[in-house]
Amino acid sequence: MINETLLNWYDANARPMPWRIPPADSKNGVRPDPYHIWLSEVMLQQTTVAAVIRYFLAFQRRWPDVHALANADDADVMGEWAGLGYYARARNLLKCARIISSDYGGIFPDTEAELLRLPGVGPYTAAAIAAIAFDRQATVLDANVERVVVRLYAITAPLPDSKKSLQGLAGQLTPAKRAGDYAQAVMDLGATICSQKPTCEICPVAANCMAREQGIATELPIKRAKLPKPTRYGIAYIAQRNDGAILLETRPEKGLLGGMLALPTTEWIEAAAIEAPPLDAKWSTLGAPVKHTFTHFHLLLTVKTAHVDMAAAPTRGQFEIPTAATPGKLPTVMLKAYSAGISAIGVE
DNA sequence: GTCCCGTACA
DNA sequence: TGTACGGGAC
Repeated sequence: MINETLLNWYDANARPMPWRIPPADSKNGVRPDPYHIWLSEVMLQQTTVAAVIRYFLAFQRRWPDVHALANADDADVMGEWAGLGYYARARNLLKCARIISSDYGGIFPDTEAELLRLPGVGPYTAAAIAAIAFDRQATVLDANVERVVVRLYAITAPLPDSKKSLQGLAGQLTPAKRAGDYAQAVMDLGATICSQKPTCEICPVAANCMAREQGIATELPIKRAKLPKPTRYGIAYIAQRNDGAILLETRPEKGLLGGMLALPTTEWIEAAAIEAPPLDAKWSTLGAPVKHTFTHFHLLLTVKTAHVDMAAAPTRGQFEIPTAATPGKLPTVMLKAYSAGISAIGVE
């Protein structure tokens, strides 16, 4: 059986992770802390294990259980998430922690259906928590599993059209016993051996793989062509007060970089930016704009700086004296603009 | 540069 | 059903 082979492979090759119970212990019935599994799985949405580890450890240290996280300030959570991307995840994480803390007494539900009701928990994450935290017979279908299944059965229909049939095929492979370890086994396989460039020579299930047999493993999965990215333009403003304070603002909850600490900027549009300075000042423009690429557009962000006096009254944002911690609270595009700006005007 | 990816919401 | 949402790997 393929699932048995994968479990044996996992027993010998499971990647150590801070939230993971190694197979030797898991087989003896040791379960992980559901809070750790939920936190790591939300972080792992769209993000690799290597990138997640240091964020997971920072969150675990600062907020050791779901009640602690539920009681955290929004700005602290957003600041700790800065740099990890997809910031709606952090807003939903906090919402979810508060629901678990207040409505569930801090105990995570153990069924997919109930987990699915929580903010930030979709089909993948519900199945992952049910399987990994509670050893329920739930089937995870993330991109790793999709790749493995598409190749095992040599599915040539493009994703996401074939997603429903993949769910069925993946479900047939899920064993009743050790479903949590199996979920992690197949995802580990997809992340390491059955990756974009598969190393079929060392794959434990190569003998079961139809794509391998047909010599098309590298071509799969077939995906829909995607739209080209447009370029948008904008201006970021760095106002430095005589005491060294910089004008920063918290972006609105909804939309791009929602809830994150940021420099005041214009709208980002597919035409020359329309000036929207947060206060009247003598603005100077940095030579080269900051370049950044988001999911669906490229951004050319012009940075403008100005020195202002203590009486400056901006129309939005608030002045803050930067500390060593300030850059780490900024999302990457804002960190780029901030770094470019302060190196130009000089901030101690 | 290009490719990759779960969830929310329209 | 399609689109918005970031940063890292390559």
